[in-house]
Amino acid sequence: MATTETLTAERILEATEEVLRRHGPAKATVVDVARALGVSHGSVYRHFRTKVALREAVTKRWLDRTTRTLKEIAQASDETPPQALAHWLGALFTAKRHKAGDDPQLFATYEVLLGESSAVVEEHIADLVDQLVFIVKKGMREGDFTAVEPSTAASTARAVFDATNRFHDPSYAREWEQPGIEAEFNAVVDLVLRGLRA
Amino acid sequence: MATTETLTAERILEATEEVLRRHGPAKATVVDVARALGVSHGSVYRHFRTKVALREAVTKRWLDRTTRTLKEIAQASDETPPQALAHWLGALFTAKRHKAGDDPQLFATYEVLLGESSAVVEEHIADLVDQLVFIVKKGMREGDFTAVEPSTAASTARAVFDATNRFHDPSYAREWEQPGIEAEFNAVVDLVLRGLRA
DNA sequence: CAGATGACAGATTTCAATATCTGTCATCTG
DNA sequence: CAGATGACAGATATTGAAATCTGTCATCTG
Repeated sequence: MATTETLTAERILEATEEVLRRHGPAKATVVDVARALGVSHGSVYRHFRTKVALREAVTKRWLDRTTRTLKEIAQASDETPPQALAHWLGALFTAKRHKAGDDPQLFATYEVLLGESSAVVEEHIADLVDQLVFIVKKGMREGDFTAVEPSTAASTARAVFDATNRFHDPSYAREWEQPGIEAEFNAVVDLVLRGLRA
Repeated sequence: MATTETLTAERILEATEEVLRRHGPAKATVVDVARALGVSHGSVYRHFRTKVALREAVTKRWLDRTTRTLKEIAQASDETPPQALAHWLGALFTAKRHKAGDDPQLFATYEVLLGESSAVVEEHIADLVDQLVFIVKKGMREGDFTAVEPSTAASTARAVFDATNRFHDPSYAREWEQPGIEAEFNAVVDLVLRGLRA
């Protein structure tokens, strides 16, 4: 079980994910993580100041996986801004929906973690909204989108994010399984896109 | 404590609200309610089959108070549909925000109750969406709003409701206290209204 | 001497015994 | 006899003692 590799933050994070997957959020302890790595729990504390910090790091990693994929869509230049926006929102919804649907057990674990790590979640949201700002700005520059006072690209992007809340906030994950959800998602996206258009 | 009045469902509901206010959702028992009324708990069970049914009735009453006020706004004929829609959404937000802000303790209690009574909540949501359908239909009839295929008044109303989720779903109540929230609400309402306009 | 260890104090969780509650119903009472 | 009662069985919650965990740090080791 204990490898000879050096103990890195990365290896600890991987082991923590595994322990979370196995034991769930309530019973995953730092001692378990240390045991999984074949080291003493004191060694884990050399890399992460507290259990909370360790869990936050795991949560951040998990969220960043989604963020990275979306960034490519936001920055791709082969789509018009309205297309890119619809594409991006659809990709966000799909990504979240898969995370929730493919392994509900693990998703439930991360839901608990998300509830604990409000700062990490806020950063993640800020990150996503920034990507929206990028698309909205491009759309305004190219004349696809208009903003009426007192809207700015930032406030508009935030409004788009807020308006699609039900389709990316994990607390609605249960509703994402229901049949009509695709249509409801499309209706909101259409409404938003029409609202943005010049 | 025990009055001579007859024991009615209404009196039981009032007593239950009081017990919930005093003890909170976790510790409010049927025995407590009976005690508050000066009767045996068997008598309470004559009016409500189960504790769950009693709690659902209390929840429904609480939700219906909001619904009733909004219905007047939806059906008033002294406003154009866009005005009525903005008015209605604002009133919904304000009502919920006050419920949450004025007595956070009690609101937390009702949040628990809402989580328990999914059927009641669904009915309440259906009720609100119906009111939106009324406004949207009027707007389409009068030419203020357009719907492009495959939208219907129903799907559009639902989209409006979904898009404003963050401003009426109680799970976001904490965010309603933050400073920029009014502006964010207005940005979403503006976006939605622009999306609906012909 | 950088990095790992494990003993330790205080905080938190677990577990099993005990108490309370839910829902029913035979019995009572005005 | 309509409506209230309270004893009761099974389910759920509370409690407090024991076990485990978190975070620190003096000590050890390659």
